[in-house]
Amino acid sequence: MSRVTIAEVASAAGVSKTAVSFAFNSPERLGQATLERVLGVAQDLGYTPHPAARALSMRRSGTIGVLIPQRLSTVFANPFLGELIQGLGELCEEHDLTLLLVPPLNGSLEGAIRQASVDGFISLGLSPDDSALAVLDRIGIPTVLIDSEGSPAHPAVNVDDAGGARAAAGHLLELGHRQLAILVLPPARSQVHSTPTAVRRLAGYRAAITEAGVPAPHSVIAGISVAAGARAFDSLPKGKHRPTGVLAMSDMAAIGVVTAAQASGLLVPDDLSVVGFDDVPASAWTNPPLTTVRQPIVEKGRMAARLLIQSMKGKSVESPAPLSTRLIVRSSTAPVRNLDLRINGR
Amino acid sequence: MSRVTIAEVASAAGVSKTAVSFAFNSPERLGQATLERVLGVAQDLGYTPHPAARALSMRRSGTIGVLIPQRLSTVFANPFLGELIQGLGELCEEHDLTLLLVPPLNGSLEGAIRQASVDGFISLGLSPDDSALAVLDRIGIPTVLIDSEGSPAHPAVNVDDAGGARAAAGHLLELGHRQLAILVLPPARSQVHSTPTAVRRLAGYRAAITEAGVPAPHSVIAGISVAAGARAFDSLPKGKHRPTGVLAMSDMAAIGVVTAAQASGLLVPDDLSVVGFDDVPASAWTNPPLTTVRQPIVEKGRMAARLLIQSMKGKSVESPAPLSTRLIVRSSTAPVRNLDLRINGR
DNA sequence: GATCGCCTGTAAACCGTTTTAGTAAATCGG
DNA sequence: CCGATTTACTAAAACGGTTTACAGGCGATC
Repeated sequence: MSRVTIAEVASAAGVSKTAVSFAFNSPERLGQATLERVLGVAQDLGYTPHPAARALSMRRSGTIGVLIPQRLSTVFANPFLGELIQGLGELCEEHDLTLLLVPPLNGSLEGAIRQASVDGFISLGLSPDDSALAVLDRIGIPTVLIDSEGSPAHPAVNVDDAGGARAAAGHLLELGHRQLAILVLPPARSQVHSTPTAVRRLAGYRAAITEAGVPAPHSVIAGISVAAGARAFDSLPKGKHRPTGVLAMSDMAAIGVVTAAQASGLLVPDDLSVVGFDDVPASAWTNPPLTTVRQPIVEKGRMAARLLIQSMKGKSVESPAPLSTRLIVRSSTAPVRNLDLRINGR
Repeated sequence: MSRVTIAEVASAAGVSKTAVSFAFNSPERLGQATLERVLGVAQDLGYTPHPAARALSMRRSGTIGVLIPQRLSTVFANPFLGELIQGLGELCEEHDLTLLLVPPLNGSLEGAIRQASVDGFISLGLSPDDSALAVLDRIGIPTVLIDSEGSPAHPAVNVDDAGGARAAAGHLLELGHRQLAILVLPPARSQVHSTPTAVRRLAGYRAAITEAGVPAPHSVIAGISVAAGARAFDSLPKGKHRPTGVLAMSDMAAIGVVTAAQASGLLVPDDLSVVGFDDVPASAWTNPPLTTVRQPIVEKGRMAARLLIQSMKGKSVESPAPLSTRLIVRSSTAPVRNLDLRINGR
């Protein structure tokens, strides 16, 4: 019933535990004959080293943790995380690492961190003042941040959120839109602070809009799911103050407003222009294909994993320059149509 | 530099290691005064129990492993896994478990299994004769299979693949299609065997087609990515023997076919009908929205996790009845148009 | 022929927890 | 006031590996 231990193999083969350990980890330290005998006995008994024991003894577990600030049951509704993991996965494969997903355990990310037996952490979208970061510091475990403010202690991988947002807003403004709405990302964990990403994107949108001398946009918080985007559309002003363009901070939310708008009888992009953020693959197949800001998600994952692995080897690493973003114009945006709306602008 | 151990806390607080352990795990066994003192000292020192040591001692790690037969860098290209994890995640949250992703380590799933410190495994799409299953048996770790043949040893969660496939093929046949193509799922790991899922779906397609007395379909292997689907379309016969209907075993492959067909000047569904499998959320937003077979992916994950957790508690569990599948007719399928093709049928 | 070094193999310490078995003091019933 | 519980705490033994330090045998070297 219980699993086979190294001691049982040792006694069955008539050698010491050390010999068995050597057989697997330093075969060259054993004679040909004993090596084969030990390996044979181990095989017959179905011996497998206990991973926790091994991790304790070797001070390394062979896994890296991904700190997720949201619940597992919702976070994968956005393809973002899946794509990021593709990037992380590439490096993990190279280095024989597995990936542990660490979401909050009954609301507490700190508790989850303690429980996780990992050699390093990659954290997603944490505010710089999140208490989880303090815990990571205490433990002194290598950590790389994604979509956060970097600090001397922890390198951070970021993209040019503000620039991308500015380009998105600029695009709508060029098309003549004057009444805009912004779909803001919800705060990640604490109710009080938005994620650094949301802050930067919002700043980009706002900067472009105020520079153009256009009235302040209507903004509404929307989760990263399609359903949340649809709800956000429903809560937008109707009639005279109806926005003609919406800037969403995620593609999923953008798709939600597109479908909700279509369901309410509006045409996209004729009656309403929508631009997303991220450029997840699905954005290219939607109806209409989505205009959005591309960020290199997979590359972001690769880079974070690369830095973390460096850091786990003891080397000190710096935050790299933000990766660049780019506006991808597809078919969910068009020149503003309704003339009487346009004359309200300047 | 190094992390704080229980012994350091004990000596700093002037008590035994046992007392410190009690302070955290059985506070009622300590006097009020010492409890507070120990907790205070631990807090000051920033003590956190070593997860591997804890796992070794308690014989439980608080994580469950997801055995993935493909590389991490590609498997998330299909939303299937993300959705499944949503279901698993719900149960994990309830039971304070984290999720370890276990892909093959340099080609070997067996090696990855050994390295993983988990309390149970959920395995995806393994053939009944995969050697990884043998390893799981040796270790004697609770395991639940998804999309595999169940065995007395391991319960399996499945859906009615054959029925769904039959419905999909029947739908195309009813629409008058007589020249069909099938996009087969690639084998998961070994080059020789297909996954049980692929086998069952293929059987369903074939049964419906031969019962209708229609010529055998052209079949081509296509990965689960959009790009693979597009390549598959390109390899289909052109001209006179061009299929008018395609049965894909995944939505991503179906989307690939649709986009490739559109790029080559064909109209979907007018010139080509396409039906997918899975009904991932994105299928509803594509252009055109995809006709597909819905399987309850999230529920599949929930059920598998529920069974595994039962099994980890020592209860014995049975394979549940296959979950039902349902054809969702959207707009990627239409009656066959080209008359001169139809007269070749009977 | 003694010395050196290499080749095999082992005993014991160590990794950092939890848990079992037990002890001394305090409390209790009678 | 005495034996039986209860309370508060501890020493030591797991848990299952790896690693360090060392020992015996044997051929080569001088």
